[in-house]
Formats: sequence, structure tokens, C-alpha cells
Amino acid sequence: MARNQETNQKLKDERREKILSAALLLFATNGLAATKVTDIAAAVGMSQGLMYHYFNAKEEIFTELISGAFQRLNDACRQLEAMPLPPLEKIRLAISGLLQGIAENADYGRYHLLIAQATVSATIPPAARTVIQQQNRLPYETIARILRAGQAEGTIKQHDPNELALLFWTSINGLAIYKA
Amino acid sequence: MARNQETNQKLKDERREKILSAALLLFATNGLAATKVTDIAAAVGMSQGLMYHYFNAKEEIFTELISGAFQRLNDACRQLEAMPLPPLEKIRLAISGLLQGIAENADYGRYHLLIAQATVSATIPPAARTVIQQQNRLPYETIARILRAGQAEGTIKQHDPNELALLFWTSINGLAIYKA
DNA sequence: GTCTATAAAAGGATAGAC
DNA sequence: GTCTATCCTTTTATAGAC
Repeated sequence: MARNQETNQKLKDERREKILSAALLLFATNGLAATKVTDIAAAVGMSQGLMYHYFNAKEEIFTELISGAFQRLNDACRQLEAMPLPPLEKIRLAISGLLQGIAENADYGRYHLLIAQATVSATIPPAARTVIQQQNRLPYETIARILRAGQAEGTIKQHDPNELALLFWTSINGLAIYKA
Repeated sequence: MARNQETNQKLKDERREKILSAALLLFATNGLAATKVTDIAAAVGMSQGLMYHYFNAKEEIFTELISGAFQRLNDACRQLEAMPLPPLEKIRLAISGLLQGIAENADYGRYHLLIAQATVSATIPPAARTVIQQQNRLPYETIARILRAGQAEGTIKQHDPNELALLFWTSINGLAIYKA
């Protein structure tokens, strides 16, 4: 009995993942408003009504994706900063890791695109906005901090680290958009 | 009589420009689907119904903006290429011109954002898609051509000019998005 | 030209049968 | 769990009065 409930829950979670993955593709390319619940359902191969068995609303899917996107990105930032490497090597690793990720795993780039969209747009769910406001500074700050350490060492060129960090992320973003 | 018709036409055109400008801001930040005709009307200060006196449909506004965006961009590309300057100077001028434009005139960056969005999205009006397919290669080709000329001269580093042109535009785009 | 009112359509969400 | 049918809201677009 408990056995069965566990397997059921696992199946449900897998199904949720499928939905999230399909929604990520659609949201990233077309945006929240242009993506109909019907579109997501069709991509997953289920009826539109059944979607509401897994999520309470379209916006809930969106918010969960945004939340997951930042969780991955910020985890990666924390890991990068904790590595026992000189600053310049950390920056190199970050760039190659990001570019490789975007090139190899399509979802990777889609997450960047989703974040870019959501950050710009005024018409996203309030819950998603809260997540963004709380999470979006860490990537900039991490890169800026590493740059600053490299500059103190003399291995990285002197220039406002905040501006450089901005250029770092905007360039990554531009490439992610192109790839999509 | 003919006098009056001319002034009227001029006033109508001015009004259309106002609508286009307001729509550009909204489309660029929120996307086509998330922008309601009511929003544009409110931004311009007219009733929603009156909008249809100036445009037949929301998608017509969008298509006209896309068309105008490419017209400006491609005109600038042609002008740049025709200038009597060495290739490296043309690239420098392009970068400074674009960045200055984006920094000084908000609409400038919004046009880039609009193009980026429209290029990625599958849910744009067919007419707009046609415009994109016909117009979007010139900017890449122009930059690639200038780079190639510089490489032949030895003033620009050897590397696949198409890839460099891509990097050129994706970086500009990333910055335009950030600015918005 | 401009507004208000309304028709028509689309999409999000719910209910109920299986 | 899954589907179909339906409700309800939002939004596009039109009609008609001023």
C-alpha cells in the first residue's frame, strides 16, 4: 500500500518534469502570454484539462521554472567560487562551462533565455518577480568578486569589476538567445 | 480643400507615429501576446476602439514596427559599408555608433530587443516572419564582409568572419537587452 | 475623429463521467 | 488518472451615436 503510493508519487513527479521541460521550451521561445496551456498539453501528449491535475495554473509552471533556473545557476556560482583555483582560471572555467552547457544541452540555453525574458518583462506572475528580485544578483556579484580578486593579484586587467561582470553576463545571454 | 486633406493626413501620420512608439516600448518589454490593444491605447491616451481607426489589427502594428526596425538597421549597414574608411575603422565606428545609439535613444535599444524577440518566436504574424526572412541576413553579411576585408589587409585577426560577425551582433544584442 | 457599447472569439480553469 | 464538455473571463474587433 505504502509501496504503491511511493511509486505513484514517483510517476507523478516524472510527469511533472515532462510538463516542465515542454513548458520551458515554449516559454523560452514564445513567452508566457503567447504560450497556451493547450500548447504545453499537446507537446506532452495529454489533454488540456489534465494539466490542472499537475499544476494549479499556467503561471505556477512558469514560476517553478524561474525558481529552478536560478537554483541551478546560483548553485553553479557558489561551487565555482569555492573551487581551489586562481581567479583567472575560475573565469575561464565559467566561460567554457557555460558555453559548453549551452551548446550541448538545449535546456541550458533555454533557462538563460527564460531568465532574460522574465527579468525584462513587467507581465510575469508576482511570485516569479519575487524570486527574481531575491536571486538575480548572486551571479553578477560572484563574477565581480572573482574579477576583483584577480585584479588584486594583478592577473586580471584593471577596470570597474561591476561593469565587466555585466559585460560577462550580457554576452553569455546574447549567445544563448542566438542558439535558441 | 486639397490643402486641408494634406494637413489632415499629416496629423493622422503623426498620430500613427505616437501609437507606434508606444507599441514599441510595450512589445519590446512584454512581447506581442502580452501587450493588449488597451495597453497601447492607454499609453497614447485614446480609447481602445479608436486604435482601429489607425490600424486594422494589433498584428499590423507589430509588423510595421519590425519592418521599420530592419529598414533603419539595414540602411545604417549600407551607409557604413559605403564609407571611405579602412575596415577596422568601420568596425570601430559601428560599435561606438550602436552603443551610443542604445545609450542615448531608448527606442534604439527597443528595436534591437524587438528584432531579437521576433526572430526567436514562432508566434509572430506571418507578414512579420516574411520581413524577417528577407531582411535579417544583411547585418551579419555586412559585418562579415568588412571583417574579411580587414583580414585580407592584415589589420584584423584571422578567424572565421561569420563566427566573428555572429559574436558581434549577439554581444550588441545582449547589451541592448540589459539596457531595457 | 472620438467615444461607448456590443458582438465574437479565444483561452484559462472547473466539473463530472469513465 | 484521464478525457470531454462547459463555464467564465479577457481580449479583439466592429457598430453606431455624437
